[in-house]
Amino acid sequence: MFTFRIERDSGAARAGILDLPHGPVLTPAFMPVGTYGTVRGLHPEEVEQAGAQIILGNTYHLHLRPGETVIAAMGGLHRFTSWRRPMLTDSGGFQVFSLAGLRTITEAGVEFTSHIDGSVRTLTPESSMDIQWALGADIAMAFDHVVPGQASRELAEEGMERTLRWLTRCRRRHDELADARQTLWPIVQGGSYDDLRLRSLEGTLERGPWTGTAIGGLSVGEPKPVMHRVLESLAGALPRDSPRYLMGVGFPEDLVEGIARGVDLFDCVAATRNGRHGSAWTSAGRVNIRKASHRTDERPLDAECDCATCARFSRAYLRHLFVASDILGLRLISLHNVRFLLRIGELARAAILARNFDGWSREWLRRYHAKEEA
RNA sequence: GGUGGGGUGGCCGAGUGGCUAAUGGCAGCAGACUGUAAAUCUGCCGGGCUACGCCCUACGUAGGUUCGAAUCCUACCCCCACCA
Repeated sequence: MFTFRIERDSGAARAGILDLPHGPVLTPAFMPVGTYGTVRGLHPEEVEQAGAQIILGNTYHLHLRPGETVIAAMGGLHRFTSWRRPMLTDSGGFQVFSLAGLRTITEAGVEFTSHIDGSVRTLTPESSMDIQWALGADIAMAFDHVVPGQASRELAEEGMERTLRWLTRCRRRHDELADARQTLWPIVQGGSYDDLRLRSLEGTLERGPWTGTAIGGLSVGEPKPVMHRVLESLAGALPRDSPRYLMGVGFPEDLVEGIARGVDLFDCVAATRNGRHGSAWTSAGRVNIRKASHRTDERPLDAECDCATCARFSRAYLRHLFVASDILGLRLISLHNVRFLLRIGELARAAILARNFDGWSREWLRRYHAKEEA
C-alpha cells in the first residue's frame, strides 16, 4: 500500500501508479477539490465519470460542519459522501493563509474565529491529525504554516521552520493514531527562496520516511516564473521514487508546466470556482461564457473536449443559463473545467508513456496561449 | 365632473432651491478568481470631444419666479385611487 511505481519518465516528467487503500491513481493526475465533502455542484457520479481518481476534503471546513464526530459516526468520509475512490484531506494549513484576518498563530497551533458563527476554533498539528484520522482519507496532510507569495525572507523562514517543527508533531501523533489505512504526507515550504525551499526539503526528509511529498505555498501571489524556478530547484532533490504533489495548483498551463518539472499530483479549486463564475478553459484559451458574443454561438465550449457538457450543449445555451442564473449553468461549466484538467493529466501521461512529452507539452502550450478566435 | 396622489436616465425607485449628469437596485457591458469565508467580487453604464478637463442634452409639456430649479409658481397633457 502507498507504493508508487514509475512507469516511465521523459526528462523531468514522470508517469506512475500510486496505490492507495481505495484504489490506484495513475499519474500525473489532477485531484478535484471537495472542501466540504463535495466537489461543489457536481454529483459524485459525474466526478467519477469525468475521470477523477482521487478527490480532496478539508479538515478545517469539515471540522466546522458537520464535525468529524458526525462523519466518524457515519462511517467516515468515504461512506458519508459515497465517494468510493481514494481521498486526500488537506490539514487546514491553507486556512492559516486564506483566513489570515481571522486567525492567530502561536507555536502551539492556530486559533481561528469561525467564519460561520464567530466561535473560536483551535487547530494544532495534533488536532489536525486527530480530525483527519476521524475523517479517514487515504492521505492526510501535515499541518503547515503557509505564507503569502510576496512574504519576506524572514516570514518565509519562520513559516518554513514552524512547518518543520509542526511536522515532527504531526508525525508523532499520526504514528500513534493511524494504521495502514492512512498515510501522512509532509509539505515543503520556504516561500520564493530557493535555499529555504531546499532546507525545508532537507528537514522534511530527515523526519521521514514518507510515501509522498507535497510542495505548498506556491500560487499564493508570487509570479509564475518564481513558481517554476522553485519547482526546478526542488526537482533534483526530491526523492525520485515517491509522488510529488504541488498543492493548490492550478490552472491548465500550470499543470503542464508543473508536470514538465516533475510534479505528479495537483489540486485546485479554480475548476469549480471559475466554473461557477462562468469562466471555462478550452484548448484555445479561456472563454467567459457570459460575454454577449456567445449569445447565438452554436459551438460547444471546446470542440476537442469529451466532457458531458461539450457533448451536448452550445455556448449560447450555457450563456443563457448563466444570464438566467440557473444552477445548471454553474454545474455544466464546473464539470467541463474539472474534465479539462483531468484530461490534461491523461494526455500528459499518454505523452510521457509514448516518450513524447516535450513535443506534446510544447504544442499544447502554444495552442493554449494563442488568442482565441471570435 | 369633483377631491386626493403621482409623472425622474432601458426598468424599478431616491432626491423637494445651489455640493445633481442626478443615491440605490435591476438589466446591460467588461474584468478578476490557483491546498474554497466566493452561484462571489471589481470596474463601466445619457451623448460628444483636440478626453486627468471641456461641451451638449436631460427629471411629463409649455411658460414663469430666482444670481441659480428635478426641486417654487401658472397652465396644459397623462396615470392611479376614491367620490359623483
